[in-house]
Amino acid sequence: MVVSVALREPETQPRLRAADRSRALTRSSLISSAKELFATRGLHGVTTHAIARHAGVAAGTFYLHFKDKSEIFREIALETMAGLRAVLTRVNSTEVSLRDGVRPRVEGLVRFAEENRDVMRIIFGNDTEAAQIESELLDAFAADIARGRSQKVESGEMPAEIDPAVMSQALVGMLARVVRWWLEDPTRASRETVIETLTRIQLSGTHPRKT
Amino acid sequence: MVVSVALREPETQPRLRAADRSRALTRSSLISSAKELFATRGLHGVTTHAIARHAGVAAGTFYLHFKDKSEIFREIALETMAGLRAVLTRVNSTEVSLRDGVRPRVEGLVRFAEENRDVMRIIFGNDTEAAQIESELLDAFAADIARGRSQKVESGEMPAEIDPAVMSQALVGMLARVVRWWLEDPTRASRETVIETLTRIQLSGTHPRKT
Amino acid sequence: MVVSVALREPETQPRLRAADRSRALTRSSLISSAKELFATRGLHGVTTHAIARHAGVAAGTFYLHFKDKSEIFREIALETMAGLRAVLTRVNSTEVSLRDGVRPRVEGLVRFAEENRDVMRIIFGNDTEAAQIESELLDAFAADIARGRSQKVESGEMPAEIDPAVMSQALVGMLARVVRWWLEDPTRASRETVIETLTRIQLSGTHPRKT
Amino acid sequence: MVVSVALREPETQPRLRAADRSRALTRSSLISSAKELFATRGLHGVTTHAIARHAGVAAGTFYLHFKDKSEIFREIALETMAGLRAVLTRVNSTEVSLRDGVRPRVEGLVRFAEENRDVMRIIFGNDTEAAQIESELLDAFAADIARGRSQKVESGEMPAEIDPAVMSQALVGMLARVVRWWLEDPTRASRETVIETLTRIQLSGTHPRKT
DNA sequence: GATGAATGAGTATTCATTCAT
DNA sequence: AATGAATGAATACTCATTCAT
Repeated sequence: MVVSVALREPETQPRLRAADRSRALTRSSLISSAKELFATRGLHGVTTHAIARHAGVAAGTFYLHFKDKSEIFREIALETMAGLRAVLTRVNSTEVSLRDGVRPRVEGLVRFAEENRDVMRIIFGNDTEAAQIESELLDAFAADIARGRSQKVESGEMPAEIDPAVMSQALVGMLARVVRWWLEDPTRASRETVIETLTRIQLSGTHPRKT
Repeated sequence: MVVSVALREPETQPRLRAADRSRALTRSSLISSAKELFATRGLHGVTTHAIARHAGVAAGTFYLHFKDKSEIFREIALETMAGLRAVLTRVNSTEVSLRDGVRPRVEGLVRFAEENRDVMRIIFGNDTEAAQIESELLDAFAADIARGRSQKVESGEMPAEIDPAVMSQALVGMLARVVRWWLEDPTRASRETVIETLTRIQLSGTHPRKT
Repeated sequence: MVVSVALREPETQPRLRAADRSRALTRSSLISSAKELFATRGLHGVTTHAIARHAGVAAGTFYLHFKDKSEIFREIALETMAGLRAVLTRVNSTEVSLRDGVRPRVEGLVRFAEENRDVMRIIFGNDTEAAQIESELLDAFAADIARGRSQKVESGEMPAEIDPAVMSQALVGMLARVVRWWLEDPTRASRETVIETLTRIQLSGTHPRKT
Repeated sequence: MVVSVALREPETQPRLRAADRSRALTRSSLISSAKELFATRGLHGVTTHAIARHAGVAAGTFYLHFKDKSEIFREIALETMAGLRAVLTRVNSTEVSLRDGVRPRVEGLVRFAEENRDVMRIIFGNDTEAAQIESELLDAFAADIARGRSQKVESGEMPAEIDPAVMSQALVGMLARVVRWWLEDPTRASRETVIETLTRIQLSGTHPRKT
């Protein structure tokens, strides 16, 4: 996607454009190499040399594009998270009611996860150094959810006993773990089962206590 | 052979005991140091030297007690997880019905988490190298849950659309994330709120679909 | 052999004797353990802990008997070499002529090597730190040979072109290598073949040049 | 791949060449440092840091050129042995008869040893970890000799009582020890004496038994 | 005399990062 | 912009040796 952005910038000179294109190519090469490697080996398990080698460039080139090993990780993580949020937001905006919206949102998540296995493994993967970034991301995600939930609580659609902040953390944790678990071996459950189960849990607690 | 000798030569007993005591002391010193350090910095972020220094012993002493950096981590993690499982099992055995059992179980978990902050951060923390151990542990935990859920599905207490395996992963992920998030800053929510919210979500999906 | 020496010392008190016997026992235990271990793993490949463990004593005990790791090695090497020299000297003294004496000497060496495999591997084995000791030993051995050769040269039995010092080094190197090579896998040649070949080479150059 | 690129992009040639030259320089620097150090202290007695320091480069640089401490040792040993074999082979090919060939071969060996003191000490030196390499090399050398001897036995030039395998081990051991002994202190014997003595011994046993 | 816990210097090896070309 | 050789701090782990009990 970095590439396509570069193709659209009209104000740069042709000469510069060529240089830019080459630079952008190297950059995206590094990024996709990093995605692949981080996904399977984690932040710690990947060396900058390995990323460069995999991208077919020299070791030093890495540092022409990224200040740090963590910078590229951060960038990948942020970009991916943005993609995921976009998917979920799109669903959100068309949702009519919470009840009706849950399923499409879960579907969106699951489909996105399938299409972005590597990158989901990175985000939902485990890595102490990634934890900080991950936290920011998931917290933002959780905040999104929390906002929606708050409204339901206020409007009485959700019982006050359910704290939106806690609830959102719970949902994020749940989704992250299930997705990671499922991606590790997609034969563990059919996609339908995953979606159905997650949907039902999501709905849980959303109806006011009977008693 | 040391033992049988000790039984016949009473004078060596004090010596052995003293040595044993000293050894055990050093060992537990190392373990608590490790717990503390792992909790805040993760497996990777802690050196064996740091653990030894923190425990007030020489660097080499660490290896007199643990084969590996991962061995001490593993030991701590397994021990803690055993403690947690004990808490949850105790609750399980006294539970009358699933419905009634959920709350005490959540309470047990939350209380345990409060009392074992460091160690919960380790287990529920993120670390690639820890992932394997964590997985074993959480999978075992998830399997426990799954077993219980299966029965409910069979007995019709839970709708078949909910897959026990998926469900258990979801619960574990949910609990782990909420607990970790809450322990990071316990003012984020009152304990009561955490328990109440987690209880309600846990109950979710457990009643057969109305339609 | 250390043990048998201890059993014969009459001047020590009975009380002391018991202590001595125990001490000597521990000591010889350490020595035979060391022989075995050094033979297969070399000086470097063996730790003092390993020797102690193999001997069934505590690590510290080693240092009650030997100042150093190299001391035990040295002692073993010297003792063994003394044994070997004794064998060869015995043969020497009964030899009538050089010609007749070569074969029995070679036989003695080969038989001794067979009966002391471990210890021969140590002496003729490779180890930089052992080299010094080995050199002393082999040089002494070579000197022995050289002395004999010198007489032959003087008496005209051996041509002057053959330098006794060079010759003795050559013989030692030859014997050491063949013995080591053969002990590694005794099926490589029959004992008879080894003896026969070494005997013939030893004889070589001993008769005055024909031309 | 560097090569083919270089053929098409002339401007990169100087750059590559400069880098290559620098790399090669560092490498040979490391190798000669290692030769010197190994010769006096043996494989075990030398640290990679020491090699690097002696070569005037940083510790890590060593690993840019060699996978292992043993790799550089192996390389040095193999290279040297190849050199030695070349010398001896050259002599071999021009030899007319065994008798006439022995002296030049010994001369070649001795001259080579003088010119490659350090490296000969390494090969013929003692080191457990080097033993494997040494064995391969010396065994190959011994095999060479054995092959030649076998022919003599078949053709009746050498008595059947002399086993070619034993004989070759004997020769290698003899040569190795004498050379090492002599190099340690070249005043111990004149070069002529060494050559003459070794030659005569080599010839020994080669004439059929008189009786 | 024996024990064995503790010491701590020593060492191989890795890897993020820099910089001359 | 790219290269890739070089850097050197960091770190896990070993082992000969000591010493209080």
